[in-house]
This record gives sequence, C-alpha cells and structure tokens, in this order.
Amino acid sequence: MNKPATIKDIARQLNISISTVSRAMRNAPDVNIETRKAVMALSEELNYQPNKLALSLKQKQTHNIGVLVPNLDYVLATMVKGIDEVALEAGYTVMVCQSNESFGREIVNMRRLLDSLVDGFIISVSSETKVFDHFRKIQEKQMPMVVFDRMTPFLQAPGVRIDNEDGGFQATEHLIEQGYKRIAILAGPKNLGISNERLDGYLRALKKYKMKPDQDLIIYCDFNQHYAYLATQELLQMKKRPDAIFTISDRMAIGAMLAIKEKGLRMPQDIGLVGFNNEPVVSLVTPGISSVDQPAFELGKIAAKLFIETMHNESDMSHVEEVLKVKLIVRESSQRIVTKNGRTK
Amino acid sequence: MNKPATIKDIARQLNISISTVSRAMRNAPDVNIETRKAVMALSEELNYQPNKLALSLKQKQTHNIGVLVPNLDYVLATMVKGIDEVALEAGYTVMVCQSNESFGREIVNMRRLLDSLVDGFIISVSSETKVFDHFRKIQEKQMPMVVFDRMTPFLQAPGVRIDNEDGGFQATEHLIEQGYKRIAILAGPKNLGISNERLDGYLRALKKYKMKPDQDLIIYCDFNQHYAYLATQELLQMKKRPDAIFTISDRMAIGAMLAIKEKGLRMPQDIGLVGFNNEPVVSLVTPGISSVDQPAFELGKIAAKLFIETMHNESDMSHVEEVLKVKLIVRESSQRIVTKNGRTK
DNA sequence: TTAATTCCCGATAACGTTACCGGCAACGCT
DNA sequence: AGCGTTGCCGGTAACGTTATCGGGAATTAA
Repeated sequence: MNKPATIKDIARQLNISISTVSRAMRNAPDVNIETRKAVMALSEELNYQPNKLALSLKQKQTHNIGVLVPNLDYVLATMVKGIDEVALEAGYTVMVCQSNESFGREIVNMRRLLDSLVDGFIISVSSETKVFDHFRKIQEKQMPMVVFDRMTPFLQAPGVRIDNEDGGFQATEHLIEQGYKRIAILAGPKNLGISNERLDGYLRALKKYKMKPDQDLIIYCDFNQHYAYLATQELLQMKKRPDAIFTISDRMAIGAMLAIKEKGLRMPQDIGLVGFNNEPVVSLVTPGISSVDQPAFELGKIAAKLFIETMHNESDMSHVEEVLKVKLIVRESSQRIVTKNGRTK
Repeated sequence: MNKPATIKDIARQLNISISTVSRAMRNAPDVNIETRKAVMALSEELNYQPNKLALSLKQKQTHNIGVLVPNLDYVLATMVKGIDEVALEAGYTVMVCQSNESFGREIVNMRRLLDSLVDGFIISVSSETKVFDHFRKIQEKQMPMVVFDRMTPFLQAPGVRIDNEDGGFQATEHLIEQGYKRIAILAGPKNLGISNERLDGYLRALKKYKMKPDQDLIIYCDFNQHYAYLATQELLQMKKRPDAIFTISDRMAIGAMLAIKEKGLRMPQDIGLVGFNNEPVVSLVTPGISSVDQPAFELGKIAAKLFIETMHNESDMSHVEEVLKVKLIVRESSQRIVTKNGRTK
C-alpha cells in the first residue's frame, strides 16, 4: 500500500490486459459487464486513483485553468470566487497566481503555467503591464484566453468587464446634481484601461452639463491609498480647490477621505466624495462613502463561462466582450440635497 | 511552428540522439561544449519549452504546492501572498483552492489536487471541518503537509500559528486596565482551535485580576459579521449588559460596532470594543477599533519554509510548531484612560 | 605497442495512460 | 456450409522526458 496502485496492478491481479482495465474504468464499450464489475471492485479495494499527469500527457490537456491576477484584494478575490464556482462545476481546477501588480512576476507566473500545466488562461492584467508580448505566446500556442475586469485593446481575446464609462458618468452626474461645481477626479495609472474609461465617463458627464473640464482637477496617480492621500492633499491646497472628488477606486477614496478629514473639511457640506467598487469598507466609515457598485462575483462567473465556451467552441470568439451594468450607491459623503425620505430625487 | 517543439525535434534537426539533447539541456556532464552550444542555440530558436507533465510523470514530483484555504479574506490573502513569495523563490508553483468554509468543497479540492497534481499541501482548515479523515489520505501517501493559522490537534503535522492565547490575554487585560468590569467575548465556532485559544487567553486575564467569568458573557457564534451583529444586539439587551466586548475577529468587531452604534451607545465611554487581526478597516471606522495585530505575511512565509524543509528533510517534523507573537494595537474604541501623550500607561 | 583511462554519445526502458488495430470466438443469416 | 456481424479482448505505439548502461574513439600511461 506504499506505492499508489496503477492500472497495471489491476490488470495483473485480474489476469487481464491493461487495455481492458482502461476501457472498463472509463465506461468505454467493448467490455463485458462481469469484467467491468471485477475491475471496479478491485480498483475500489486498491484505492486506485488515475494518474492525472499521465492522462494529461497523453491527451494534451490538463483540465486546469490558469488564473492570473494582479492581487487578491476584495474585488478580485470575489471575482476569483466566481471563476472558481463555475470552473469547478465544469470539471476544471483553477490555479490562481498573483503578480503583486508586478510586470516581472506576471511573466514568471505565466511561463510557469504555460509549460503544459494549464489548458488556458483567465487574466486580469497587472497595472504595471504596458507590453503584452508575453500574452501573445498564449495565443501562439492556440490556447484559450479570456480577459476580465482589466482589459486591454492590445489583446484580441474574449472578455468580460463592467461598464466603467457609465460608472464614471453616474458618479460625476450625481455630484453635479448635488450642486458641486469643481469636481476633481483621481484617475488611476494612465495606461490602465479601466482608469481611462472611468475618466471618459467623467468627461461625458461634465460635457452634458456644459461644464468645462479643468486639467488641474484631473490627477493621474498610482492605484493605491497612500498616493490618493497625497494627491488629495495637493488638491486641497489649490487656490481654487475642488468641492468634490471622484476617485476611481474605493481604496483611493479612503486615502482621499483621510486627507479631507485631516484638513478639517466636512463631507458632504464642504466637499463631496464618490468612490468605485462599493467595497464593504465604504459603508463602515463615517461618513459613508458613495460608490459605484459592480457585480464582481457575477463577473467572475461569466469569465469562467466564456473560457469554457472558448474551449469547446471552434469558432473565433475574440470579438466577444460582455459588459456588465454598474449602479451608483449614494451615501452621506456626497449627498447634500436630502429629500423627505432621505434619498436624492 | 504549430506544435510546440520537443526534445526530439531538436535531436532530429541536429542529427544527434535525444539523450544527448536531454543531457545538454540540463547541463549534465558527458556532453561536448560544441554540441551543447548547438543544442542551446536551436532550442532558443525553436522556442523550446520542456514539458513539465512528462518530467513530473517521470520523476514523480510536480514542484507544485497545493494551498487549501477556507476563503480569501484579507488575512488569508496576505498569508497566501507570503506563501507565494517563498514558494516561487524555491521553484514551486502554488495552486490556491478556496473551500468557502465548506467541508464538502474542501474535500473535493483536496482530492483534485491529490491526483498527482501537487507534491504536498499547505492547509488552513475550514471552520466547518470537524472530521479530518480526508487529510489522513495525504499522510498515507507520505506527502508533505503543513498546517497554518488554523491548526488542529487532530492532525499530526508541522505548522505555524500565532499566539492566539496571548492575543486573547492582551486584549482582555487591556480592557480590564481601562476599568471595564463586565467584559463579554464573542468567540467563534466551538470546534475552531483559534476560537478556543483566544477564549483561553480571555479567561486567563480574568483570572489574573480575580474576575469571575460569566457564562452569559461568553457567546459562541459563527465567524461572520452578521451573526456578531445579532449576538451583540442580544448582549446589549441584557439587564446587566456588558461594558466591553472582545471579538475574536475584526469582521465580528465590525458587526458588534454596528449594533452598538444602533443602540446609541458611545465607545469607549459606554462600552469598550477590541477586535482581532488588525485589518486595515479597523483604523478607518469611527471610532477606530483596537485590535490584536498578527504578522500574517510573515506567517505565510514561514509556512512555505516549513513545507520546503519537510520536503527536503527525511526526519519527522510533525512535532514542529512555530508560534508567532502578536501585539495589541490600541485605538479609540477601548481607550478610556488617556495619558498626556495620548497613550495608555 | 598495448593497456588503461577519459570523453562523448546512442539505444533502450520506463513513468501511467489511452488510441488504434487486429483477432478470435460465437452468433445470426442466407 | 459459408459468410458477415457482433462482442470482447490483447498487443503495441505513443505522449515527452530522464536514467542506466554499454560502447566506440581518442587520449594518456606503461
């Protein structure tokens, strides 16, 4: 009972050939019912487990999905959970690798998995990534690849994302409706798609209300709390400081909030604030921060479904792009006009 | 260029045997320098990638580590990051599988990975798990296994955890020093080790200060925010309600905080609150919640190191148990006595 | 010159599995 | 009786790699 039992052991003990055992095991035709029973019984007794490696080597597929993510924060962890759910159901095992937003780690992780460990990839690109050659290798190998959340025009692949532009629009329009006049945006890194899309929504909202965008109020900064804190400090020291800030992530909103509080300004009276993601934390801080809610779990599930479709489908799906709706959740940080029932009109 | 290049292709094109190519590739002796150069050059040109499956099949090891976690919340994600860091460095790829705190999923995930996909496991058990037979299979196969964070006496395996008992003690002693008299504890599920250890610390602190534990103030409840919220509501409706609450996780502390605020009680004046984990969120809410800080990232790294040691070490390491220090971080939620410099004595 | 040593290399088996082909009975049909 | 069909099974190659062995040529030692 030391070495794990193999198909050969069963064949030898039953005095039949390994081919027959193999057939019996996977319910193939051309095998007598009695023989099958005997094989099943013995395999049970020997606690036989088919060797996945050998199988994968033979039929050149692993039934593993490589999931490449830049980190495992709340949103991505939720998405991964969605992926996991669907993948498991479909008989796939997922290998999650996080790159820590590092370009180098992203490449290393990818190459590792690429070496015949997975059948394909579900990817959300790192914010550091500006070059996409390593992903091309996946496509060269004809491997299925699905991108999610953070997409990029440089990759021809099916994908699913949220309507970032609309999210940016909803957030900005809401601030305008609340009477804010000088609305700043903390956009993320310049090369990140979601960053620019949310910025586009911001710009469209300004345009709709005939407000002129002010370059001084459009801040690009790294996707994290501390940089948002610093950027907000600078914003608040301007002669004509903004009276509202839209940050493209909740983490950044938290940073902004800290700077605002430190300055002694009140939300929403002195300054309005809206974030993005609707992470649990924004409803816990005081004041609660308005934020654009996105269906992260659902998005993960769709990503996995797309992957499986791509696997089983011969036709080119690289043009497929699912876009999920988002919805602004209004909280105290931006709600100046209060109606009778406590909601904005 | 469609099919990936193999060692055979190189051999054929160079008119040498596959053995020689194999040797050349892995810097084995017995190969001429010229030959090696030629092999290297051609393998570069053909973009050759050794097939990990074949290699694993041959030498019966995969260089993969299966990491089984109950979820991917902040603390565990941080630990996984630590594992990842060390594992990658040592040439291992990690496969993260989350069980969603479900016993069934834990088993499914484990069996998947067990079928020759990984060389061993690093495990944090699900809170639902009361039976550990499935883990025994790992040991039967002589596979290395390391447990982390959530340990259990039912598994003989090396592990690393934090000093939960001391954490519970620090938190409770602090509350006592702040003059709280009726200190409740929201403990987690009864079968969870970390839950009981933190409770033990709580009890030891009470004993040290000659305070009698009150069974009505010891609440077992599920490890999540909502149940903590409900439990706190009940606590606050008692005739002799507690004047402080220690929750064994920050998520539960948040739930408690919500119930406390709803009741209109002030922290720390009317009631004190201390959590566990020191997640970022506790410093963001108002008032900031005191919490026991644990070195999650470090813990992950040590878990991975233990694993690698176990791999390379023939001797039995199942008795090894590393315990990491924790440290209470005091915030407004529990700080009644303020000294000149704003710290407790 | 001969023997011993070193340097390279190739052939083969093996890891555990499946796919393909061929073959031998037994059976049914004309 | 002869023929095709069906049911069942075994042998073999292959997936891509490494380990083991053996052996020939070249170099060195005696």
